[in-house]
Amino acid sequence: MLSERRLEVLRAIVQDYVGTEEPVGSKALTERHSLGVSPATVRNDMAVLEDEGFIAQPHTSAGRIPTDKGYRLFVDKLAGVKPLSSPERRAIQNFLDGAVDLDDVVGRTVRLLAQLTRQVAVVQYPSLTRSTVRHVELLSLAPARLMLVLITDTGRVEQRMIDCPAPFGDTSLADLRARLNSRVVGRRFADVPQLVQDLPESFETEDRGTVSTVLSVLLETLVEETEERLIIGGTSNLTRFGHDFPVMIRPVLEALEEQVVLLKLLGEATDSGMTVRIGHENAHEGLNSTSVVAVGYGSGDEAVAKLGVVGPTRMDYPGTMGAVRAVARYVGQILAES
Amino acid sequence: MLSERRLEVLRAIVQDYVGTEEPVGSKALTERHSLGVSPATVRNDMAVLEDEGFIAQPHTSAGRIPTDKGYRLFVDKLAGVKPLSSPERRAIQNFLDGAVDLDDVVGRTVRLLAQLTRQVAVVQYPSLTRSTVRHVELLSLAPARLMLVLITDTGRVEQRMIDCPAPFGDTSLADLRARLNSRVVGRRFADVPQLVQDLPESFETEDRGTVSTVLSVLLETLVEETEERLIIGGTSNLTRFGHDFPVMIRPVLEALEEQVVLLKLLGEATDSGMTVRIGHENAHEGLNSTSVVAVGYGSGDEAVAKLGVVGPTRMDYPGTMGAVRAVARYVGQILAES
DNA sequence: CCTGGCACTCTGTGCGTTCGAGTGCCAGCA
DNA sequence: TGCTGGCACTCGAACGCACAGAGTGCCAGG
Repeated sequence: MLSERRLEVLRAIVQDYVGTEEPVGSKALTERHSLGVSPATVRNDMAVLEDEGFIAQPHTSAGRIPTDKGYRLFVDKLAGVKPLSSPERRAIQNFLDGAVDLDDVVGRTVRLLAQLTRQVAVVQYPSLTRSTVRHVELLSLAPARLMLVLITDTGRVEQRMIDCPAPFGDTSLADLRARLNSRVVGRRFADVPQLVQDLPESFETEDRGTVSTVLSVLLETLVEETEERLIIGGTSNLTRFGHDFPVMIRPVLEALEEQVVLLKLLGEATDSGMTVRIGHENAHEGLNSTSVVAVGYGSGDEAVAKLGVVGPTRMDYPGTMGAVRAVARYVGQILAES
Repeated sequence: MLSERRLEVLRAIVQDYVGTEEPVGSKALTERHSLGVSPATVRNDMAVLEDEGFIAQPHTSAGRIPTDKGYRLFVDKLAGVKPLSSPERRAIQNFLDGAVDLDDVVGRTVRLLAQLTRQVAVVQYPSLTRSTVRHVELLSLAPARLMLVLITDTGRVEQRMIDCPAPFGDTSLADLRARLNSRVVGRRFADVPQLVQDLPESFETEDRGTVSTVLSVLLETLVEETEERLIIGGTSNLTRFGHDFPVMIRPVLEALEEQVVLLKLLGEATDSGMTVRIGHENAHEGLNSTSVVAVGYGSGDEAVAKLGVVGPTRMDYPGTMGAVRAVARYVGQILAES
């Protein structure tokens, strides 16, 4: 196990490197932090830290920079989550309070998060499978054409067109609408399939085809949309990556364009609590020099989706984690109110 | 006016520069194009073209590169629109045909366009004000809470929550729904305000407040959403910008994040036909080194929205214009079918 | 176990040289 | 008048080289 002072040295290295973006040497360290020891001692400590793989030097005769493993130790043991200042908290609240609908909430959130952390923000739309049904609506657009509208407790709305096998009367429609709603309103989307399973049987033979069609579209929608939507923002912050940003930015931009990659990224985050993935801990190769800070958010106790930021491994972890957590909480509140 | 040969020289310069990304000299020009004259003659022509402001040299003793004005002349007089190859056409059709709803169509379009042109693609959602109403739905979520759902002929759906001043009976609701639809279905959104103006008067006093509220939310939605939505893709293609991409990418990414800027950009495009804005012709400063190729698309003859690409001024104009035009046509077809 | 001292190793930078692509200009020719 | 070959000139990119400075590892001494 590393001694107290060596951990302190690692912390100092991380802090300085994050601040200056330059390899940090033993002399500079003792000058900027009151460690109470001489540069020579720090050098010895550094040699140990390097042997253990927490820091590395880009070239001989250069200072040290933290490795992924070093950042990991820093995040796990050395750094807390920095709470936001109260002006920042107020700014968040003001910024989010004006939202008029779910799209707006999500849009504002992603902009806010990007601005607050000066990094790329990713926000997932509230998941369908974890939400509950607020209302199911069926509209008749033409004799044999229906529109299905699904409304969730988080305000999300999905719609689908349905071509019916046979014309469907207005009374049958009202009937189906009423029965559907009485069964599923207030229930979780995940439970819907079983809840509606036997519905067709209770209808007249001539209508059963249409009812089945409607139900299959409904179930399809649930499955399709489990493949969640998400939105990203603040990509211009990628230019803040550091001097080697021209090399780094390409794969990162490509990764960000693949929704699948991002969803997996957020999905890997544990359900509760904040997850930090550092550098090579990210499965996707293009993100090997980035860190991802993600957390779940939701209207109640349970997370309905996740949000987070993507930035260089050399990032201000305490500050970023603080901002991400705070934003997630406020968004949860907003969703609970609506 | 420039002689035929000088125009030919300009065309050759543009083509070579777009291909090689390097300033092109007189010798290389005569070797790669059969102009039938010697380098010395070409040099004289170049001097003239430079005097006229069509080309410039980055440094003395370097080759020439086209200026914005040079590209403008090239696009207006020298270049046609290059039709796509038939495999490309088939690819477009295959790619777009699988779309299930409007979101999907737009999403696929933006990916397709980015891939085809290898540039940043921008696609605007079909405008509300230019669309017609397919259906208006009112749902009662709670005694004094309604949801308004607007459906357009292009398949776009908008919804809004409404808090009523007083409880609103089911019969009143059905009544309002019916009257609303009978007045506005099939009409253009732009005409809706006048069409519903006198609706509250025909209701019982106790319901008038709610009816007015509903109408004001409806009108509000129309206004708000006139500020159109759009989606972008292919930002990783920005890394293809050229050797000075690290400098250029920042302002471009920032501009792309501002929906307002993009909307203005597309808005400037003339209603019919393709618009090309080159370099400094773009009002927004961050886009001074990019060109924008945009065109309207729609389900019928009339454009309901625009789409286009943003790329370096040094782009393959004929090819890009061909791809943009082709994609717009196919999207129009898809929308007309749905 | 810490410290000061010392030799060593690199990288980054500035400077001068060379090389070559490209130009402008001019005299000659059709 | 317009095109061509020739020629001197310019200037940026590439290369080599020396040097300063930051940082290291190691060692002997407290």
